[in-house]
Amino acid sequence: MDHQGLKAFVSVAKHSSFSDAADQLYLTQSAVSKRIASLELQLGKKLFDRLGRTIALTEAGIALLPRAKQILRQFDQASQALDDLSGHTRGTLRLAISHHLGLHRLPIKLQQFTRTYPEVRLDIQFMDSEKAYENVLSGDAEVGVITLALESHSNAISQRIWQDPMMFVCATNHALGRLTTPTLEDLAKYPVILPGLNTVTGRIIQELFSSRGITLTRPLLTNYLETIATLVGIGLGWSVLPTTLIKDTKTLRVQEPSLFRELGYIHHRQRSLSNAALAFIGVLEDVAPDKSSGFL
Amino acid sequence: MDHQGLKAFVSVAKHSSFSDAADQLYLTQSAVSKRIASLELQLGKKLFDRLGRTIALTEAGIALLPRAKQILRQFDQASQALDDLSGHTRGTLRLAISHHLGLHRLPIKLQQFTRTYPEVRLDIQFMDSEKAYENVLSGDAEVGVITLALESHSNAISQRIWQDPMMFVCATNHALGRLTTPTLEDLAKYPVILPGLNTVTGRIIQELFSSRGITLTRPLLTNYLETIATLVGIGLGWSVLPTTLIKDTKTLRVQEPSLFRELGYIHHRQRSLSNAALAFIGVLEDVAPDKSSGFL
DNA sequence: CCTCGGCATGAAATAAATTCATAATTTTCA
DNA sequence: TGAAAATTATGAATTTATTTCATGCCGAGG
Repeated sequence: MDHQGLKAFVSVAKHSSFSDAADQLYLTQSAVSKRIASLELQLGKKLFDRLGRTIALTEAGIALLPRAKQILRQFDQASQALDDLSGHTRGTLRLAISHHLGLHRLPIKLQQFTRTYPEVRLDIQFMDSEKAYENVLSGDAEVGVITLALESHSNAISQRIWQDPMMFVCATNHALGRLTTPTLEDLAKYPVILPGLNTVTGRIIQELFSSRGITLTRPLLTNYLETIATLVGIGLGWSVLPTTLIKDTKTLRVQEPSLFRELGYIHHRQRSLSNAALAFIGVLEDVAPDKSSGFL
Repeated sequence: MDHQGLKAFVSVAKHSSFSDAADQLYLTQSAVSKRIASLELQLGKKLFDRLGRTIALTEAGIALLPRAKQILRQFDQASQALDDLSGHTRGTLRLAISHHLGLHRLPIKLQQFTRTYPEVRLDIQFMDSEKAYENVLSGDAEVGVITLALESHSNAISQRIWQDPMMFVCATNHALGRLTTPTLEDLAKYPVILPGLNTVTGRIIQELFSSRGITLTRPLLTNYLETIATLVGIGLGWSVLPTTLIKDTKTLRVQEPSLFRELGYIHHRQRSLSNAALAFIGVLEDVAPDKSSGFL
């Protein structure tokens, strides 16, 4: 039972397939097959039942899987710890990034980061902010770059980086465009396209209306702001969009305190940040990371 | 960084000597030296300071040592855990049990099983035999206890445990009761209540009649034998019932080779059985499970 | 200063892992 | 039902990694 054997085992279990695991590990199917066979021989137990075209973990496999994962994690942690020891910034940094930020605010930061810290391997997963939040709390990602929640979980530290002002928009030829200063009541008469209530952005907008006692009739809900921008552009309704997304649409001069949402990063409160994570945060904040600050 | 590398590292650290570590590991000093060198190369850090005649852990070595020990411990624990699997019978056993068997043959066996193997959590689903058969084939259940099909699917291993003789029965005051030895033709003249053709029991009975070229006119079909027993009891028709279900009804002395069905268990041919499943089968067969028999 | 104990290193030998080709088997689809 | 596709297993050849052997290097101690 060695490192490689366990890696093969976990990968096969994850994909339920020797061949797919082989692809992931950049090995041939044959090699994976033999790694598993050798592991099974050493342990004296079958780890997978080969059921024709599919495979399933045996009882022994089920027992081994969590342990194998833990061992592999500890290998990573050990080598990460040694990297961090040197003050050098290297290793792998796992980021959970919201689709919107990945598209609009992060490219420049990521470019800057990889230029400054070429030795850090970035492992970026794009997902919506809510999922990213969970990933950071569960430790699947070290840092999340997301739309910040209105109130944050006690185990997460969140830090604002950008303020994202949002404007009321409609299609250039939309009836609302003829009003000089439309009111919320005016808006409520027309079809609206909004982010779902499971998103922070959606909640901000809907709270504005409900605080005035205005009900939006059957808003069309879509989670991706980019989609909303497109739908608004073709006249399906009005919406509220971050200014970065406004183009080919008309901005409405609504007499309201300006709406905005906060974008930034989060990380786990108890988990110590790797040097790579500290450096990344430094880049986000456009400040050189303070290497003496510890966190080790 | 692999298993062997860490073993060498820990051993060298323990002995403060490459040569002594080599002796302990049954390797040459040269091999140990290279294992450490390779580890140091991978980690990008020296782990030992070579101070003339002695060596000392570097800062990196100090950081790695407890982690390395822990990883090695976990390797041991994992393989220990798998070894334990073969001795202990625990975990969860998923059973698919036919309603009829769950009611009539299994309670005593289940009681016996839980007494003998209190550490096994039973997850029992009651369903009809046909569904149970599917569940076992799909892997939803590990073992099924059912009325055995007349011919079994090639992916299922079935084993008879009980033979369930069946008798022709009618209500105590039924007209058929006045015949001393009624024939099948006699029976066919009266209303009949039978299990559906989608059940094994139903097929056994209906095949007997059709093999003699006798048609049963519009049998009342019900899937649950218990229901049939009740309906027969109140005189709605005659039927064929397992002897275990006969009470408050009259048994007919039909001159036919005795009808019976086979009850037993099935499991998937390719799927390896857990210890719990092996133990359960042992209880069914009233034999101590043979722990040395393998199936691993 | 010479020798001994201990680690490093290059070359050769050995062992291990990987690939390639192909078998065996199952599933899918026409 | 039968051919095609997909999937794991396996034997042989190849490549890669590890170990040994022989020897070098270096500091400690007589």
